[in-house]
Amino acid sequence: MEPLPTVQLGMLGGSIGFALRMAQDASFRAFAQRAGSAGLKPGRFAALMVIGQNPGITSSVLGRAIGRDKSTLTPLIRDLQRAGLVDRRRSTADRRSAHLALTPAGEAVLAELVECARAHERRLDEIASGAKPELVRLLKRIAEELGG
Amino acid sequence: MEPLPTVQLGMLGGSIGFALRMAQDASFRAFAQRAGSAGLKPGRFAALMVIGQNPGITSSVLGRAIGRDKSTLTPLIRDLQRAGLVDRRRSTADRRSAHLALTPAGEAVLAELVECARAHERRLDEIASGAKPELVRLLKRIAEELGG
DNA sequence: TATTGTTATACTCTATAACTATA
DNA sequence: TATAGTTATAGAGTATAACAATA
Repeated sequence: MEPLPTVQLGMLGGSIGFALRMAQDASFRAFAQRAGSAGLKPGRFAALMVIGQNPGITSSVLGRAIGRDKSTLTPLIRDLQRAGLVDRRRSTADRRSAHLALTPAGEAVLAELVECARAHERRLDEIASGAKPELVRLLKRIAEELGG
Repeated sequence: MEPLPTVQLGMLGGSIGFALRMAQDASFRAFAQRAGSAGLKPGRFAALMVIGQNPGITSSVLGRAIGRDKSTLTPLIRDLQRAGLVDRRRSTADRRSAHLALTPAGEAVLAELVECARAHERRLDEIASGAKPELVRLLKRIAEELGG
């Protein structure tokens, strides 16, 4: 075996931004691998979860909660609906908007994904060992302060 | 003003994975905004930095360092070269590979980006306040342990 | 006038697989 | 056989802007 070459990272080495990127990348890939066997794209998980937790939520409120533009949600929700996981019904109060909820099939898929997420999260907890609350607090603060 | 609706996040609320995603997203956008004025896509920054720090590095070693497949680097490096920022020359020792280095223009652009990155990093440091070393340590550990 | 949601469109980032040329 | 790099191709994810319906 050749030894791996040593690479200098310069200011990236001690940078929160770069470490954040590498950690998120690794975490996302690991979760995608688990979730792939549950047959749903990992990007859909957050949406499914938030709909499940907030039956009747509208698309724009969902978008704000997960930080995505409304135009991003249209095809996402269409796919979930086509897959029979999400139910949409036009609001009677405000006829521009529609209320979202999980179908029984959606609940089942969400339950599966929650299992994957729990396993993934357990792994992350192990890695963070005792520092989890601190870590989550810091990450949320970064998202809030930079997110606007 | 309407009050913002309260949205339940379920298990996402306390999840490292979700917090990581939201924080990275916010950090990336904030940096992209700064870097945009320097006229280079933010995804190029890490590559430029690592080439600058490791003159003569090859594309595959670079890929391993920043966690990207070699096929991802081909067009990236081609663009940097076309923009006159990177110099490529075929290795005489191993004629399959090529050595990369920054041109003077590349050094100049990197210097500008480093300034953006420093400003961005200062902002992140403020947010993390005293916890920066701990935060970086945890993030690196996540990347390492999950990255395999 | 402002907002909900859709559409059209385009951009960025990324990977897999098949390939060439070297080793 | 194995590795460095290229190409062709595809897919996921995202956003901006213009629009229709409704508020």
